[in-house]
Amino acid sequence: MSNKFEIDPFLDFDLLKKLVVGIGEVSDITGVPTRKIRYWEEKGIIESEKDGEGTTRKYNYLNIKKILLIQELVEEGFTLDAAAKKVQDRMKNINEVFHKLANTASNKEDVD
DNA sequence: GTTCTCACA
DNA sequence: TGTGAGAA
Repeated sequence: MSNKFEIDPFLDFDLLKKLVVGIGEVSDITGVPTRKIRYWEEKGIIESEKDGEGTTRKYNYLNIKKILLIQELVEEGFTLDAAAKKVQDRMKNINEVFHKLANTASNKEDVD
């Protein structure tokens, strides 16, 4: 594993961190129906944020990634509980890489 | 567009 | 496990 990442000028991690969409957008992006997304959250396998109004769930890149992971695992034949467990473990790596990438992208000009 | 609940397969 | 329909 290399501890150095190549930064694509087309990848905007600052935008990714700010990217927050509603359940409708998530269903369109992930291909998962809104009922299913709410159903998963109801089971507690995923979490979502609320907007300033306190209504309508908001999903960021990590949430969408999580939903995508769950969807893929379930498609493979895993049950929601098993998929959620695997995703939870994998999300740690996702968060770590994501923050590392975002930090590196912000300091990509800081080269010796 | 979103939320919730009840009910069904 | 996932969806349909009704109501706000």
